[in-house]
Amino acid sequence: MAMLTQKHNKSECKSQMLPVRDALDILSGKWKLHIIIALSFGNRRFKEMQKEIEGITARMLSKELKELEMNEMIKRTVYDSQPVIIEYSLTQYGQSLNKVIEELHNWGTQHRRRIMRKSK
Amino acid sequence: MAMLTQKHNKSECKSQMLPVRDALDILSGKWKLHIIIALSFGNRRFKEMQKEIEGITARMLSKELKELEMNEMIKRTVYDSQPVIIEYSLTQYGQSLNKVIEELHNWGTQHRRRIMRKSK
DNA sequence: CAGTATCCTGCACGATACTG
DNA sequence: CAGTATCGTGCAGGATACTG
Repeated sequence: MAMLTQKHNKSECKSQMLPVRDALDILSGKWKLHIIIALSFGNRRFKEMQKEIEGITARMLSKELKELEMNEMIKRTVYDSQPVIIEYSLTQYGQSLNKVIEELHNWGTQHRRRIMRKSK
Repeated sequence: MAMLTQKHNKSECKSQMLPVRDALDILSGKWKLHIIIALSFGNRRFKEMQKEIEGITARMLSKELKELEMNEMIKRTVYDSQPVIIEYSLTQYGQSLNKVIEELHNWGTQHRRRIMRKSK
Protein backbone atom coordinates (compact mmCIF):
# COMPACT_ATOMS: atom_id res chain seq x y z
CA MET A 1 0.00 0.00 0.00
CA ALA A 2 1.85 2.96 1.30
CA MET A 3 5.21 1.94 0.06
CA LEU A 4 6.55 5.39 0.53
CA THR A 5 6.22 7.22 3.74
CA GLN A 6 3.26 9.52 3.48
CA LYS A 7 3.71 13.20 3.53
CA HIS A 8 3.54 14.13 7.14
CA ASN A 9 3.76 17.15 9.31
CA LYS A 10 6.34 16.68 11.99
CA SER A 11 5.58 19.75 14.02
CA GLU A 12 1.94 18.71 14.10
CA CYS A 13 3.00 15.36 15.38
CA LYS A 14 5.06 16.90 18.14
CA SER A 15 2.35 19.29 19.17
CA GLN A 16 0.20 16.21 19.63
CA MET A 17 2.76 14.58 21.85
CA LEU A 18 3.35 17.40 24.28
CA PRO A 19 -0.07 17.51 25.92
CA VAL A 20 -0.17 13.75 26.07
CA ARG A 21 3.11 13.78 27.89
CA ASP A 22 1.71 16.38 30.28
CA ALA A 23 -1.26 14.19 31.01
CA LEU A 24 0.86 11.13 31.56
CA ASP A 25 3.11 13.02 33.93
CA ILE A 26 0.23 13.68 36.28
CA LEU A 27 -1.07 10.15 35.92
CA SER A 28 2.27 8.47 36.27
CA GLY A 29 2.65 6.07 39.12
CA LYS A 30 1.16 2.68 39.49
CA TRP A 31 -1.84 3.71 41.55
CA LYS A 32 -2.98 7.19 40.59
CA LEU A 33 -5.72 6.18 38.24
CA HIS A 34 -6.95 3.51 40.58
CA ILE A 35 -7.30 6.05 43.33
CA ILE A 36 -9.17 8.41 41.06
CA ILE A 37 -11.48 5.65 39.93
CA ALA A 38 -12.17 4.62 43.49
CA LEU A 39 -13.03 8.19 44.41
CA SER A 40 -15.22 8.54 41.36
CA PHE A 41 -17.51 6.04 43.06
CA GLY A 42 -17.80 8.21 46.15
CA ASN A 43 -15.74 9.76 48.87
CA ARG A 44 -13.48 7.46 50.78
CA ARG A 45 -11.46 7.24 53.93
CA PHE A 46 -7.89 6.01 53.97
CA LYS A 47 -8.54 2.49 55.13
CA GLU A 48 -11.49 2.10 52.83
CA MET A 49 -9.35 2.86 49.84
CA GLN A 50 -6.64 0.58 51.01
CA LYS A 51 -9.10 -2.28 51.10
CA GLU A 52 -10.62 -1.36 47.79
CA ILE A 53 -7.41 -0.99 45.84
CA GLU A 54 -5.93 -4.42 45.88
CA GLY A 55 -2.26 -4.61 46.67
CA ILE A 56 -1.56 -1.01 47.58
CA THR A 57 0.44 -0.37 50.73
CA ALA A 58 -0.20 2.43 53.20
CA ARG A 59 3.03 4.02 52.13
CA MET A 60 2.11 4.15 48.48
CA LEU A 61 -1.46 5.21 49.12
CA SER A 62 -0.24 8.04 51.28
CA LYS A 63 2.35 9.12 48.75
CA GLU A 64 0.06 9.05 45.76
CA LEU A 65 -2.72 10.83 47.64
CA LYS A 66 -0.32 13.61 48.48
CA GLU A 67 0.75 14.03 44.89
CA LEU A 68 -2.82 14.00 43.66
CA GLU A 69 -3.72 16.57 46.26
CA MET A 70 -0.84 18.78 45.21
CA ASN A 71 -2.14 18.67 41.68
CA GLU A 72 -5.59 19.52 42.94
CA MET A 73 -7.09 16.34 41.63
CA ILE A 74 -8.39 15.32 45.03
CA LYS A 75 -9.29 17.01 48.27
CA ARG A 76 -8.57 15.93 51.82
CA THR A 77 -11.16 16.95 54.35
CA VAL A 78 -10.88 16.62 58.09
CA TYR A 79 -14.13 16.40 60.00
CA ASP A 80 -13.46 17.05 63.64
CA SER A 81 -16.12 14.73 64.82
CA GLN A 82 -15.49 12.26 67.58
CA PRO A 83 -13.43 10.44 66.50
CA VAL A 84 -11.89 12.55 63.77
CA ILE A 85 -12.81 11.45 60.28
CA ILE A 86 -10.67 12.13 57.27
CA GLU A 87 -12.26 11.88 53.91
CA TYR A 88 -10.88 12.09 50.41
CA SER A 89 -12.91 13.28 47.48
CA LEU A 90 -12.45 14.12 43.84
CA THR A 91 -12.29 17.79 42.96
CA GLN A 92 -14.04 19.14 39.91
CA TYR A 93 -10.73 19.08 38.25
CA GLY A 94 -10.21 15.47 39.16
CA GLN A 95 -13.59 14.68 37.73
CA SER A 96 -12.54 16.17 34.44
CA LEU A 97 -10.53 13.02 33.89
CA ASN A 98 -13.65 10.91 33.52
CA LYS A 99 -13.54 10.99 29.74
CA VAL A 100 -9.98 9.73 29.74
CA ILE A 101 -10.85 7.00 32.17
CA GLU A 102 -13.92 6.06 30.23
CA GLU A 103 -11.94 5.59 27.05
CA LEU A 104 -9.23 3.65 28.82
CA HIS A 105 -11.93 1.48 30.28
CA ASN A 106 -13.61 0.94 26.93
CA TRP A 107 -10.41 0.07 25.23
CA GLY A 108 -9.26 -2.13 28.06
CA THR A 109 -12.51 -4.05 27.96
CA GLN A 110 -12.20 -4.68 24.22
CA HIS A 111 -8.61 -5.63 24.68
CA ARG A 112 -9.37 -8.09 27.43
CA ARG A 113 -11.95 -9.74 25.20
CA ARG A 114 -9.38 -10.04 22.45
CA ILE A 115 -6.84 -11.58 24.76
CA MET A 116 -9.31 -14.11 26.05
CA ARG A 117 -10.25 -15.18 22.54
CA LYS A 118 -6.60 -15.76 21.70
CA SER A 119 -5.55 -17.69 24.74
CA LYS A 120 -8.13 -20.36 24.11
CA MET B 1 -21.45 18.05 51.92
CA ALA B 2 -21.12 14.34 51.93
CA MET B 3 -20.00 13.98 55.47
CA LEU B 4 -20.66 10.31 55.42
CA THR B 5 -19.21 8.09 52.81
CA GLN B 6 -21.78 7.53 50.17
CA LYS B 7 -23.22 4.15 49.61
CA HIS B 8 -20.98 2.57 47.07
CA ASN B 9 -20.56 -0.64 45.23
CA LYS B 10 -17.12 -2.04 45.70
CA SER B 11 -17.32 -4.79 43.15
CA GLU B 12 -18.46 -2.27 40.59
CA CYS B 13 -15.48 -0.17 41.41
CA LYS B 14 -13.11 -3.07 40.97
CA SER B 15 -14.67 -4.14 37.70
CA GLN B 16 -13.90 -0.64 36.51
CA MET B 17 -10.30 -0.93 37.54
CA LEU B 18 -9.46 -4.20 35.85
CA PRO B 19 -9.82 -3.14 32.23
CA VAL B 20 -8.04 0.10 32.96
CA ARG B 21 -5.17 -1.86 34.36
CA ASP B 22 -5.16 -4.01 31.24
CA ALA B 23 -4.98 -0.96 29.05
CA LEU B 24 -2.19 0.58 31.07
CA ASP B 25 -0.22 -2.64 30.91
CA ILE B 26 -0.03 -2.44 27.15
CA LEU B 27 0.69 1.25 27.19
CA SER B 28 3.25 1.11 29.96
CA GLY B 29 6.69 2.33 29.11
CA LYS B 30 7.82 5.83 28.56
CA TRP B 31 7.58 5.81 24.80
CA LYS B 32 4.75 3.57 23.66
CA LEU B 33 2.15 6.25 23.22
CA HIS B 34 4.58 8.53 21.50
CA ILE B 35 5.38 5.85 19.00
CA ILE B 36 1.72 5.21 18.37
CA ILE B 37 1.06 8.90 17.93
CA ALA B 38 3.93 9.26 15.52
CA LEU B 39 2.62 6.36 13.47
CA SER B 40 -0.88 7.78 13.53
CA PHE B 41 0.51 10.55 11.36
CA GLY B 42 1.77 8.12 8.79
CA ASN B 43 4.08 5.19 8.35
CA ARG B 44 7.62 5.68 9.47
CA ARG B 45 11.06 4.21 9.21
CA PHE B 46 13.28 3.64 12.19
CA LYS B 47 15.47 6.68 11.84
CA GLU B 48 12.53 8.89 11.07
CA MET B 49 10.88 7.98 14.31
CA GLN B 50 14.05 8.43 16.23
CA LYS B 51 14.29 11.98 14.97
CA GLU B 52 10.65 12.67 15.57
CA ILE B 53 10.47 11.35 19.10
CA GLU B 54 12.73 13.62 21.02
CA GLY B 55 15.08 11.91 23.43
CA ILE B 56 14.46 8.30 22.55
CA THR B 57 17.50 6.10 22.04
CA ALA B 58 17.80 3.40 19.42
CA ARG B 59 17.76 0.83 22.15
CA MET B 60 14.48 1.99 23.58
CA LEU B 61 12.86 2.54 20.23
CA SER B 62 13.79 -0.96 19.18
CA LYS B 63 12.55 -2.44 22.43
CA GLU B 64 9.24 -0.64 22.47
CA LEU B 65 8.60 -1.34 18.80
CA LYS B 66 9.07 -5.02 19.46
CA GLU B 67 6.63 -5.01 22.31
CA LEU B 68 4.06 -3.08 20.34
CA GLU B 69 4.48 -5.49 17.47
CA MET B 70 3.97 -8.46 19.77
CA ASN B 71 0.74 -6.92 20.93
CA GLU B 72 -0.26 -6.39 17.32
CA MET B 73 -0.50 -2.67 17.72
CA ILE B 74 1.96 -2.02 14.94
CA LYS B 75 3.28 -3.82 11.90
CA ARG B 76 6.81 -4.07 10.60
CA THR B 77 7.11 -4.36 6.85
CA VAL B 78 10.24 -5.10 4.89
CA TYR B 79 10.33 -3.89 1.34
CA ASP B 80 13.13 -5.61 -0.50
CA SER B 81 13.88 -2.70 -2.66
CA GLN B 82 17.41 -1.50 -3.25
CA PRO B 83 18.31 -0.65 -0.57
CA VAL B 84 15.98 -2.50 1.72
CA ILE B 85 13.39 -0.30 3.36
CA ILE B 86 11.75 -1.16 6.63
CA GLU B 87 8.57 0.59 7.49
CA TYR B 88 6.43 0.61 10.59
CA SER B 89 2.72 1.21 10.50
CA LEU B 90 -0.24 1.14 12.84
CA THR B 91 -2.52 -1.86 12.59
CA GLN B 92 -6.27 -1.52 12.77
CA TYR B 93 -5.98 -2.55 16.32
CA GLY B 94 -3.42 0.10 17.04
CA GLN B 95 -5.70 2.65 15.48
CA SER B 96 -8.42 1.67 17.89
CA LEU B 97 -6.49 3.59 20.50
CA ASN B 98 -7.23 6.90 18.86
CA LYS B 99 -10.10 7.69 21.19
CA VAL B 100 -7.91 7.14 24.20
CA ILE B 101 -5.20 9.31 22.75
CA GLU B 102 -7.66 11.98 21.78
CA GLU B 103 -8.97 12.24 25.32
CA LEU B 104 -5.49 12.24 26.78
CA HIS B 105 -4.63 14.99 24.36
CA ASN B 106 -7.71 17.01 25.23
CA TRP B 107 -7.14 16.71 28.91
CA GLY B 108 -3.45 17.39 28.61
CA THR B 109 -4.14 20.53 26.66
CA GLN B 110 -6.54 21.83 29.27
CA HIS B 111 -4.13 20.91 31.96
CA ARG B 112 -1.27 22.71 30.33
CA ARG B 113 -3.37 25.82 30.07
CA ARG B 114 -4.18 25.58 33.75
CA ILE B 115 -0.55 25.18 34.69
CA MET B 116 0.47 28.17 32.63
CA ARG B 117 -2.15 30.36 34.26
CA LYS B 118 -0.87 29.40 37.70
CA SER B 119 2.80 29.83 37.14
CA LYS B 120 2.37 33.46 36.17
C1' DC C 1 20.22 2.35 7.45
C1' DA C 2 18.25 -0.51 11.21
C1' DG C 3 19.19 -2.04 14.68
C1' DT C 4 22.24 -5.16 19.02
C1' DA C 5 25.22 -5.84 22.89
C1' DT C 6 26.99 -4.30 27.31
C1' DC C 7 27.25 -1.99 31.09
C1' DC C 8 25.36 1.03 34.60
C1' DT C 9 22.27 3.72 37.64
C1' DG C 10 18.24 5.86 39.98
C1' DC C 11 14.31 5.54 41.92
C1' DA C 12 9.63 3.63 42.02
C1' DC C 13 7.88 0.53 44.71
C1' DG C 14 7.61 -3.11 48.29
C1' DA C 15 8.10 -4.99 53.25
C1' DT C 16 8.01 -4.16 57.75
C1' DA C 17 7.83 -1.75 61.92
C1' DC C 18 6.30 2.07 64.34
C1' DT C 19 3.27 6.51 66.08
C1' DG C 20 -0.27 9.99 67.92
C1' DC D 1 -7.81 5.11 62.41
C1' DA D 2 -4.52 7.53 59.37
C1' DG D 3 -0.75 7.60 58.43
C1' DT D 4 5.21 7.99 58.83
C1' DA D 5 10.03 6.14 59.03
C1' DT D 6 13.51 3.01 57.42
C1' DC D 7 15.52 -0.06 54.75
C1' DG D 8 16.11 -2.80 50.63
C1' DT D 9 15.79 -4.04 45.64
C1' DG D 10 14.44 -4.91 40.62
C1' DC D 11 14.34 -3.28 36.63
C1' DA D 12 13.02 0.48 33.42
C1' DG D 13 15.60 3.19 31.04
C1' DG D 14 20.12 5.84 29.77
C1' DA D 15 25.05 5.97 27.60
C1' DT D 16 28.03 4.21 24.57
C1' DA D 17 30.07 1.24 21.37
C1' DC D 18 29.47 -1.94 17.85
C1' DT D 19 27.38 -4.76 13.46
C1' DG D 20 25.58 -6.62 8.85
